[in-house]
Amino acid sequence: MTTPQSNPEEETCPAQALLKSLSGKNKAAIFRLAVSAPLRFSSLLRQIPGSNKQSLTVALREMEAEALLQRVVVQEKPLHVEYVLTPKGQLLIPVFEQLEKLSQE
Amino acid sequence: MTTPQSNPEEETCPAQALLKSLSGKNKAAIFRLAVSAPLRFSSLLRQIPGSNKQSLTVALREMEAEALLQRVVVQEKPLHVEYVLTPKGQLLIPVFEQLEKLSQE
DNA sequence: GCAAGCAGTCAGAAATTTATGACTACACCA
DNA sequence: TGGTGTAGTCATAAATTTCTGACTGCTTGC
Repeated sequence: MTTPQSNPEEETCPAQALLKSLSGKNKAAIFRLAVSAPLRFSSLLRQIPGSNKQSLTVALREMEAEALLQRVVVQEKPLHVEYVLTPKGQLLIPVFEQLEKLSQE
Repeated sequence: MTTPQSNPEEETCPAQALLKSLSGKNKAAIFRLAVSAPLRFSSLLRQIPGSNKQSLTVALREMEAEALLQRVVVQEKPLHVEYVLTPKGQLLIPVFEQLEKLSQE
């Protein structure tokens, strides 16, 4: 038995999408690292234990889609890509800190 | 290619487990309803669009395991079960509120 | 007695998420 | 010219999550 769904996108809770965009594989770790510095794909791969290209790609794309991260092609000497927190992403920092505090019990 | 994992439980970010325990199917909706009143299984089923017994059971069990909800058998006239927020669950309320505020943009 | 509500459990299927390895394309260095 | 590094894509496979429908056991009302 299933409660009828008029719309498959039916939102029961406004925070749900945001919560989901932070809870996939590697997302928390990515966010955490993004707080202190711009991210590079290959260094994420080295820094996050158990990560792999595919899931990093997925995580980065989804966080971009949620407007938490912005992908920037740095037009400099050794041309490369950086991911930086957007203003919306920065608003999440205190939420994250609270979450970390709570998880220490 | 995968970064080596010494321990499969390797925690890259302390908030990750907590985040996960809030992001499964129906969890946000359950939490939200739990803020205002004790929950009954059958009314959750009616109130949450797109929910079904199995996923509610899973969500409730996991939130219990994370110590966000407590399952209480109410020894009264029509013997029944209630789920209530634990103190740890209550600490999450402000986090949730911030998350909801942020998701409105 | 029997139907209905409550609070589930269980098995199997379908859908979604992650993992793996191969491959691409460009730049840089020697 | 070849090797290394960056930043991926793609297809397939494996693992995890979610759905569905049937079934259980207890209580209350008609």
